[in-house]
Amino acid sequence: MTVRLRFAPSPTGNLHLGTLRAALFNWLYAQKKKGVFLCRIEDTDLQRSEARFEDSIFEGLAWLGLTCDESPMVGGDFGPYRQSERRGIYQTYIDQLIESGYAYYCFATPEDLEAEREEAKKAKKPYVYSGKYRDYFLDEAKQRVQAGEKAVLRFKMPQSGTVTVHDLIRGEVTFDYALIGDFILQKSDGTPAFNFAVVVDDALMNITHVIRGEDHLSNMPRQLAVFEALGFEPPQFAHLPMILGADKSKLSKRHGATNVIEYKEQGFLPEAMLNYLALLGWTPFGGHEKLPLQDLIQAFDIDQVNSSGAVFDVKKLSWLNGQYIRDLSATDFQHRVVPFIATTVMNKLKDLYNDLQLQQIMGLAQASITFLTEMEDFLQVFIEEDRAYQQRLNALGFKPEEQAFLSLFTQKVTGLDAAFSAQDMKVILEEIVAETGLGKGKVFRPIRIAMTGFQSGPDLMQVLALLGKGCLLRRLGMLIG
RNA sequence: GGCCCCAUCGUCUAGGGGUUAGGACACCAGAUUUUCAUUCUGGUAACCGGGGUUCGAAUCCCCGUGGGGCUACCA
Repeated sequence: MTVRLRFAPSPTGNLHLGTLRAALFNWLYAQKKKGVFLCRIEDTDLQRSEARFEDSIFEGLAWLGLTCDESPMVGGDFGPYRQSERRGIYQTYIDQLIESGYAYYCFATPEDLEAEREEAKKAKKPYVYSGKYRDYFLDEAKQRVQAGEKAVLRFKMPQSGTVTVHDLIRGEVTFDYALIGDFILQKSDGTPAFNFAVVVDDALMNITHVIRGEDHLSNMPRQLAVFEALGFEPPQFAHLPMILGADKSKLSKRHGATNVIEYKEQGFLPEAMLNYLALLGWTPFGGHEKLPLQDLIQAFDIDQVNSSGAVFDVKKLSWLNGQYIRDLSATDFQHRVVPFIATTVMNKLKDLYNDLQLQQIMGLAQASITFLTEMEDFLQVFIEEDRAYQQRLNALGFKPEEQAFLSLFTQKVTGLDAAFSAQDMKVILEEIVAETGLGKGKVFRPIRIAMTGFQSGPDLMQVLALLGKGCLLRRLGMLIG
């Protein structure tokens, strides 16, 4: 039997890290089992759902390459894939539940319910909906609804006893029916409520495994009861631990970026994000933590997922990012990095350097940066105009007269071939060290500052060779001149 | 408040009765480098507390404590 996994976000906010992690685990399992991964948009809350959030969700999935076999975008045999477009389907099952006596109309107003809650609070008892319309005559209820009265539909839950549910990650979990109460299947505006819609959809879409956040665990008894009332076979469930902020509370904006696309903008690679997220709550056998997607699929299994919450650590993500940047092929690196380089900068580079030199510059960058966004800073030294260079030099308080060997350096540069190499530069630098008797540091550092205006940066010989004879002599002239 | 879930270095985790409690990130130190970064080597650092069970508990059980989730006409 093919497994069918679903990712069921509600478009009430941008794609969140926790939501994405749920998507990833579903996707990984589907890939591993050569099954189907589908995306269903749970937009039954008309007030909070927005099209732009749905866009955000798909934008994030696309960035990470988590492709959907079925979704509102690509369609599929089990659509529609937006709950807002499935009203007719839900109505069929609502009718069925009314006829079979599992569902009943409830005319309690929000004020009535609030009063019930207050009362329970005063009596220091746990609040459970009273079920006061539970045994109301159906004919009478239908008449009132026909007459235009507002009502919700509630599900008749068992009122006593316990239910034990099985979770792939947590094992057996037992709940007490007396504490659950009759929940809402359909709101008074006719839209289906979550615990009902999700069951109908999972059943009709032939979902075999539901992997979702731990926050859904306590909904299990309700959903299982609906599965049973409707005569559907429930799927298997796995509830993932929550992703937490540094203070161990639920991850939220005050912990930094939670919107997935922000990580793209900050220069993270999707490979690193995927790998890191997979490590949150799960460890592959063997202790290898850096696993590319294909290895992740191979190694993944639901029952190895652990059950305690995990703090999101951007430092480890960053480390992985550096690792994945280094793993890229030279051409792939260039493709990834181009969107992070302003066109003016790019044009300047192309003016100043030939293809081979550009490749060298890119190679230097790839070997050392952690985020793609570091590119702009990294490239500064190669494209700096003389005026900006001089300003920086002044700011550093550089005194050419203290560096007597600069004229020696000028002589040697003058004698260099126009197309000198980093190796050639190394030779003359070492000559200067030998001839002046100064240490390497006493020579290299001042030359770096004098020629680039920076105190640190990529390999000095490479930088000087790339800047070229003309640039060096011009700047030396400005200094000593 | 009630119900449910959870608890090993700062963080992610391995380990599921006998281990010098292992790894990764971070951190610190050293090496490499003219330098930042990268890279390499080494180091510091943990079983929440209390009771049981057992010859023996980080591991099994109970209680506590702490954290989280749910307790909506949100999902």
